[in-house]
Amino acid sequence: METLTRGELAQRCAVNFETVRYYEQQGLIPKPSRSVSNYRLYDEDTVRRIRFIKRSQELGFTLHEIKELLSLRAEPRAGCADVRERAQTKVRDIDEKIRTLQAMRRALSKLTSKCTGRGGISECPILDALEDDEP
Amino acid sequence: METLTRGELAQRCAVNFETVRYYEQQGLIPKPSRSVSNYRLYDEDTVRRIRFIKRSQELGFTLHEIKELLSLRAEPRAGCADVRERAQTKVRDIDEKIRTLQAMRRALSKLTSKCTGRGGISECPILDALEDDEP
DNA sequence: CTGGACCTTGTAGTTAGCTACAAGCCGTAG
DNA sequence: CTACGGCTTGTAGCTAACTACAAGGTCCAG
Repeated sequence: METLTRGELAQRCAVNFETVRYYEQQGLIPKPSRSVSNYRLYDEDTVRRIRFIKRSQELGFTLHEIKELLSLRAEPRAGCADVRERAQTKVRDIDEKIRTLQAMRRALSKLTSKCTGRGGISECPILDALEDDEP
Repeated sequence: METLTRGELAQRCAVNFETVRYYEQQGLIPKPSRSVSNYRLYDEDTVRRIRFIKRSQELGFTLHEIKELLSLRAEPRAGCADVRERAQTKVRDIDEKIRTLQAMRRALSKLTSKCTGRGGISECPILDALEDDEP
């Protein structure tokens, strides 16, 4: 089976060499097997996992939250109802993010369409679009 | 007209008192008017702006990017074509975020539906769902 | 007319998430 | 067999984004 060293893994995932070790320390990727000379040996699953982490970060999840997301799959021992519950909470979080992004998108599109015609941009659609929840 | 002090503003926006000053220093909110005793006096626009900043952060935008987003509306002097161009770039960024979130959402839903039936969770739909772009 | 809550500025400390050494071992091309 | 690139560990430093503190002025209830 094909394996990757730390440097190779880092390159495949477009992250810093040291970031890999940092994620290992933080428990975000499993401890890899080692070669006879104590080199870390990674597989494709870790490539996928690191990419997942990076993408999730771009979507505003913290490493702590990402760890939770990953734990949803990594605990077949956990009560099924519990995993289900936590996954549903995450789905709701994601839906909220999607809604807000869609509002932002609409606002920006409005702005660009306004811009097409002549005349300056006087109002602020982007702020307007995000008005809703308040105590 | 109704005005808010720094403490009141912070409370309305659910941010730390000092964060308001930090945002002012970073040019994310305009310098407010002052009372005779040199207290900062804010209006509703600033409440909206800070909420916008906080939401955008939750979606993975940095303060630098948020400043850019805000500048799209705040520069009627800028060439219309330029503003339009930058807004369109942001729209594409947002679309990408939405797509990734939708993939995550599908993966999590799949996981919860799997969980409904009996049997352990053996595969990893959440990682599977995010496989695509690679050099 | 005073005590406490709130404001001012300047500056220092904190947390998350990396990122970069240093000192030394491994592996292979020449 | 040695030079050099890549690996090991431990630890220190960095940036973004706050967050806290000190020393002092302001405002108002009692």
